[in-house]
Amino acid sequence: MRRPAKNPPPTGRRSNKPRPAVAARAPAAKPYHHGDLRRVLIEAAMQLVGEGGPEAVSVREAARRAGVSPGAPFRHFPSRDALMNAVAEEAQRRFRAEIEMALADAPSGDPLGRFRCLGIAYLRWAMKNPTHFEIISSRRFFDHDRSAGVSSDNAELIGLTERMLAEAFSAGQLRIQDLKQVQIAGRALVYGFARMHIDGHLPRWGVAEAEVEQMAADIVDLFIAGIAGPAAKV
Amino acid sequence: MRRPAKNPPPTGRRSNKPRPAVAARAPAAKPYHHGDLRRVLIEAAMQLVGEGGPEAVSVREAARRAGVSPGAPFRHFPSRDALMNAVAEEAQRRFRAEIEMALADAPSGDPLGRFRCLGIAYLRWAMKNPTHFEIISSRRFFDHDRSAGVSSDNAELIGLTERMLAEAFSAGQLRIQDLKQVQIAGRALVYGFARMHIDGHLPRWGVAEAEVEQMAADIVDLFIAGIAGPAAKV
DNA sequence: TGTGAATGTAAGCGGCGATTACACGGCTTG
DNA sequence: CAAGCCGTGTAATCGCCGCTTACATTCACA
Repeated sequence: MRRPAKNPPPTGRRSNKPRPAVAARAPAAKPYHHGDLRRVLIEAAMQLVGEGGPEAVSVREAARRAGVSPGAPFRHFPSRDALMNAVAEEAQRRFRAEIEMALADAPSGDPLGRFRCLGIAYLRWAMKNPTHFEIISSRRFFDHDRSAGVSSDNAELIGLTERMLAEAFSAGQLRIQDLKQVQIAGRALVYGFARMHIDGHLPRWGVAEAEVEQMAADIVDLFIAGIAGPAAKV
Repeated sequence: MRRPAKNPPPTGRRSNKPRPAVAARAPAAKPYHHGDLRRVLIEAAMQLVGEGGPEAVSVREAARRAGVSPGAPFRHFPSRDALMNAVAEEAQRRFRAEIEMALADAPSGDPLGRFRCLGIAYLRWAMKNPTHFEIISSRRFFDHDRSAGVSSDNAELIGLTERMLAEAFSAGQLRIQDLKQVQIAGRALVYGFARMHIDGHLPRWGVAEAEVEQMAADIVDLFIAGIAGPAAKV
């Protein structure tokens, strides 16, 4: 948790004649007001998360990177947790975009195929953005239920899997009766693999970094094969 | 992360005639030396983990509960991380004991049954000790590879699953060829479910607290059924 | 043009991990 | 049995943290 002593050069204080435009514009002088500090703080925090994980985020460091005083962020976020919340919402936005993009390409006539596609896309994003995935997954870093956006996104995703499985069952693609069990098991599978990646378990289990993506696809396929019925062509 | 201001009563300093026994024994007076501070610190930290998760552990609070000064713990642990390491090793010891006990009851003639039994025991312990499970699972709280004990325990468990699956395959209990995929998928499944529990996802996915244990068993069975071959009676 | 709201700075509180100098006392050794 | 070493405690201190308060500056609008 120790800060690495960034040693920021004390940039000159007082400005002479800042431009009245919204965004910072003066070349050498710094305007008193930042322009869009809130946005910049979130981006700085996102970057910190990417560099050292969720706990590497400190309000002071974000302020440092934004070039403002340690107290400034508290004008925009009442607490560190609130900042983390904003970061989580941004991460969730990107995650959702990835999922939607992947599903847009999947044929609607094959629900089980779409289910598989969802699993693959889920894992692909989690593999590529482990620290951001961790933020939106693990309580501790922000309170899921405190953010309406994240919560509703999540509920939507849950409902989506439910519908997919129901359709797959209707189409005779499943041989398992209890759809809820399938849903939970599938979710546990992909979440577990993503978590193993984040938590650094995969090397210990003999999965090298280069094989990770292939293995992710393989276990999703293995799971699908395990639940697929005679009508599915897996 | 804020401490809740424990307000410890300032117990009298100087002792008169402390007993020369190893453990503290004087009724009202406190000996200068603690007796077994290391042990007590680990226990205090374990308790803190149980109360508020891994990040609720602070060296100062552990010292407070042990009734010593804030600097005392550093005689036994060079850093907070070292304390967490000791806590993790204790947790790992208990985890391993649970697994071994469960496997002792499983018939050796049914490798796939033993595999299932392992999964159930794994989940049972994780459900009952979520915060301790989190410590030994998530990097961030201690470095797995820094502890020879935890590392070897883990390697042993991994080897165990490997052997079980190989035996099950030889016995014709599996219909899947790629045993490594089965191993990773199985581990991802149980780890994912345990993580969903720890991270508070289960209620959102429609699994109430009372159903958790049953659902854990159900998804293990579902997975086993998915990989079981014609020779297995699942 | 004047003024209040928004948004920045400066200073400071208490808690934290960690280090250092010093105090105590059990144990070995002569 | 006495001496003193060394393991283990305390006290004080450092710098970083989240967060609060008082004050300064600037924008936007009447």
